[in-house]
Amino acid sequence: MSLNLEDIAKLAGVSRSTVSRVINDRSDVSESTRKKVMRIIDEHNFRPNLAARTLVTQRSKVIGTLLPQSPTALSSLYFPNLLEGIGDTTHQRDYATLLWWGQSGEEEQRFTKRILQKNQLMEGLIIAAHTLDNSLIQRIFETKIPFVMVERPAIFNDQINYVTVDKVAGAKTPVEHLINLGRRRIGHITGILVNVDGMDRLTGYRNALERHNLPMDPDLIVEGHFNQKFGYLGMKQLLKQGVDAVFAGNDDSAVGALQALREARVRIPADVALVGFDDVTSALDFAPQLTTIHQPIRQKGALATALLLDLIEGKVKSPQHILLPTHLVIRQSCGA
Amino acid sequence: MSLNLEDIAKLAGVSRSTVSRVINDRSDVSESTRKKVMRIIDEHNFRPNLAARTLVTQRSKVIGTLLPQSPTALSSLYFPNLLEGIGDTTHQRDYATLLWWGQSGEEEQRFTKRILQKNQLMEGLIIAAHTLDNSLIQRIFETKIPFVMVERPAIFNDQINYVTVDKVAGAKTPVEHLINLGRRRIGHITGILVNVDGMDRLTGYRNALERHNLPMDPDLIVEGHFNQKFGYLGMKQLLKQGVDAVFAGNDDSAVGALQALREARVRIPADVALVGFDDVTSALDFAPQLTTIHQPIRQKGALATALLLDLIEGKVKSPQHILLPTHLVIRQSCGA
DNA sequence: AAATTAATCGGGAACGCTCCCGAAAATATT
DNA sequence: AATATTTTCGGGAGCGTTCCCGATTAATTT
Repeated sequence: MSLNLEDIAKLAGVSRSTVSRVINDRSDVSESTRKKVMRIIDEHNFRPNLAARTLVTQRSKVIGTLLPQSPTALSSLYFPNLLEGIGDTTHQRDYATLLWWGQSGEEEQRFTKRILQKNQLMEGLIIAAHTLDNSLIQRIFETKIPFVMVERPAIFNDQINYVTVDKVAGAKTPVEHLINLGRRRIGHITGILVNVDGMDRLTGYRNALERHNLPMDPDLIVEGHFNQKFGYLGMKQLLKQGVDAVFAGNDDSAVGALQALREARVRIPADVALVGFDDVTSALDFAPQLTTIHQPIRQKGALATALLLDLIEGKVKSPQHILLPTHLVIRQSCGA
Repeated sequence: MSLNLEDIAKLAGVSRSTVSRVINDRSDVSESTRKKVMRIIDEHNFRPNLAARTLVTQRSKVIGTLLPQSPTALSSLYFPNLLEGIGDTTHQRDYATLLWWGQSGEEEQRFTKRILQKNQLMEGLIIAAHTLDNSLIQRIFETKIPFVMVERPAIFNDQINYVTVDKVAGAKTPVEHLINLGRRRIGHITGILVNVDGMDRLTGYRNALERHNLPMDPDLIVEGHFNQKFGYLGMKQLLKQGVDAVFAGNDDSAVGALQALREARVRIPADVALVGFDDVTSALDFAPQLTTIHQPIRQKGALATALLLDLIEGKVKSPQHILLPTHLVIRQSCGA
């Protein structure tokens, strides 16, 4: 039904090979025939069959992106920002992205199976699924398909490509900032603690307290889920314990906490100071503006993808580790 | 480097065809040889080359999903929910999804070109890009690739497959609800007015006022962007005009409005009642809970995808229109 | 003008699969 | 026991490209 190279060749009065050369922008074809062929191609809106091309070149120009179970994942601006970064690079380098996000309730087994089944199509993987458990990383690792993790994995640290930000330092900075402002009872609403990301932030919190010889009260640490709801609930709990400052695991948690504070008619930052993490505040720029740690999420996505494509194209070799810096953004909620 | 059918066949002592039969789960192969072949396949972790299969079958089991420019698009829970629905169906029917989200600043021309270039790979398209302009719809339409729009397009209404919800009625209901509760100066923070979706909600608002013989004060209509920021700014503006109720174009706008109301120490719902639209409140379940119009977003994604796959598989034929119902969810913010 | 080199092009082979058709083997029927 | 039928399997052809190699033509050099 649709045309192929041979058809175009016939119409243009040249050979299949010549048409192929034109399409692939080869140099060994005269300007006149190139024009002639081009005209026919445009006229018929011809597009080469990608399956055939992939079959012979072994290149698909398609990568895959793995995201965590959607409800948790996509409720924050973090992933949209990351996707933007991934898009920056794929767009620029003319790749397309197969998106995989685990179905809620789907067993991870089936999830990987689905992915692996299509693995011939994808030349590499961006893995931003922090909830993915280690055995899956292992299985993907075994397939030898190139992949880059966004955020450091819990295992294989040194054998695996990843890009991350310095979170331990990142999480220490905001807490130290609060301490320097005279706060003494600083609560922490954690992230998801089964992943490295959440743990790192907690570690940073602990380090800061320790360093300043402040007591570590376990009641001041409540477990969150990187989302508004648990930020809200966590803050309510912390209010009962009495705090004069809170470090939220991410900005979403902080926004939830903000709601709880307002509801309790607690003044921010006078009574309780608040800092977040991520700086995904584009949608949140209303008062009081959130003091937070900025991490270059979009850039993280872009660099991870660039690394992956370089790996695929053989420009660099595994393993590569990229560490991006973070910095404190002082706004109103911390009282500085 | 990697094995092919012939290799497996040799190892199993059968023919290429037989291996193919086993892989495709055909019936005309004896149980014993099936087992034998299966063992070899598992042992070597063999996966058939998808490009080759696609080349001959003309089927890729891959669809594409078009999302609007990411910053606007992905900042709301709407799209994540939609993606979940799409995932429900693709997962269940064993398809994969190529995701396209316009790069900010990318001209639409280039965007479609990128998509069309890979169109051989995709058997169909889900178009949920409300910002996409009509000429692109036209071009995609011309390629004859099956596609389903989420939300009714501005043109080609009757020739195009789409799934949508009854928004005019949907938007009338909340406003009528507010009127019935005795509110008289009802403001509206609109959605994006260049798309049908935003317009429909505005129309619903107008219809309700008209029907109840309430004056239509243009000052009570402020343009929003379906996001928190513009909800916040819009609400500030409406407060100057004096309102006793507000219908926000979507829940994100409503949350922004909530912030503005709190900041101004306006009581909700005593002084100003508030209703939203979408019911993407999973992350927003803190006080005061938002009265809103529920629309089955996830189901919308799932049905759109199911329709697309049916179209692809020839089970139904174009054009198909699916209209889903909405309903008012009464919580605290409206004062009922 | 002849010989050499460079530019341009055509056709065969291969990529790894599915599908068709016919052959062989196993089973059922007379 | 011979024939007919069914089950099971093998091999050839073809999907639409790219790549290699060799041939033809054009341009350059001697």
